[in-house]
Amino acid sequence: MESSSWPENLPTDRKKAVEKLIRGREFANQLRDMLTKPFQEEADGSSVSDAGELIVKIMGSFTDTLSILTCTESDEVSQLPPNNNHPSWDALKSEDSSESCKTSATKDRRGCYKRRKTSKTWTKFSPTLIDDGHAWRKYGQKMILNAKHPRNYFRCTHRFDQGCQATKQVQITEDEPAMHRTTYHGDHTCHNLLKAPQIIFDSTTTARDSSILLNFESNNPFDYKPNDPFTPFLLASSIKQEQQLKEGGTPSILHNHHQQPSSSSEYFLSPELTAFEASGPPMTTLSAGSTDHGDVISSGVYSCTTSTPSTFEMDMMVGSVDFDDVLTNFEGY
DNA sequence: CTTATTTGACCAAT
DNA sequence: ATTGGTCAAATAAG
Repeated sequence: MESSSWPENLPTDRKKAVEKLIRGREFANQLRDMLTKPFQEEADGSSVSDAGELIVKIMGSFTDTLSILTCTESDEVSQLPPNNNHPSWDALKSEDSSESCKTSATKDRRGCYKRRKTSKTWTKFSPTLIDDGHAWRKYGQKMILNAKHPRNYFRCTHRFDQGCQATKQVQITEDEPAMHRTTYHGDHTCHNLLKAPQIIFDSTTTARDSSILLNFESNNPFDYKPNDPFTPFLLASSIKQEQQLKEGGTPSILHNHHQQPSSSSEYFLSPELTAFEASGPPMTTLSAGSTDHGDVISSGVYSCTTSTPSTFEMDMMVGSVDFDDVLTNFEGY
């Protein structure tokens, strides 16, 4: 049950989720149209309430999808990033950390702990190492049964000075191409985000030429506020790199309607969009494959970076409204 | 010096 | 008994 079941067990509920999202996309498109030509609509005075309705529908779509996905996920692993209800580690501590059996100063009390079962977990895949902007400290490495690569264990550097209990495990999968599977346990309660998260390209990967990067303004990919209807978010699904495109057949899945990086403009994900670097506000980057069903990501400006034409499978559309009320709309197959 | 990583031992769960 | 997660001494890096 450990490594194999997800990510690709996709029950019929997934269809429902996709349908919900498609509807949400339609509503989002309507809203976009409404916002891009606000003056005509405003004449008849109906646009404001219409927009409000659309927002409600869009949010409902996302909410429904989230509940479908979270209810049908494996009970052991939620693929959702941390929720808004911060667990407040003090509460968790009292519950599960009878690990503090350091009472006796007996010399060798190593490994005296209880496995924490209560913290939420989620998993990300990426073809490369991802620096998520947090300071991690490696505390273990273990060969795992039937796995070619060892599993690496990290805890937050600020476990002791701030009591931050976040941990993660990183393991290279057997897949072809090899993916880095990162499983996060628990929220960060520290406030020491070092830098904008970024991709680390390791030399062993060739994914550099055809990776998709999603850049968004937030410093922290997990700092969204799901309960605030006006906090935009983006629901990302498997954005999978499908294959290299045979030369000549540039896939115009989508077109970029905008050319220059500007923090509040309209972008469409497009494989041939040339890279623009994260100048200006700190941006978060996600690589293709690092998002998964149910991932909720804070919104902002997104870009697609490919230096080689590629085709991508995006089996779910994603959409979002950013803080400037500019619609960011991704589409895909 | 301080701080981070490596690595075998230890422990809980299975 | 086996496996996975953690600890902590030894070691490396800064």
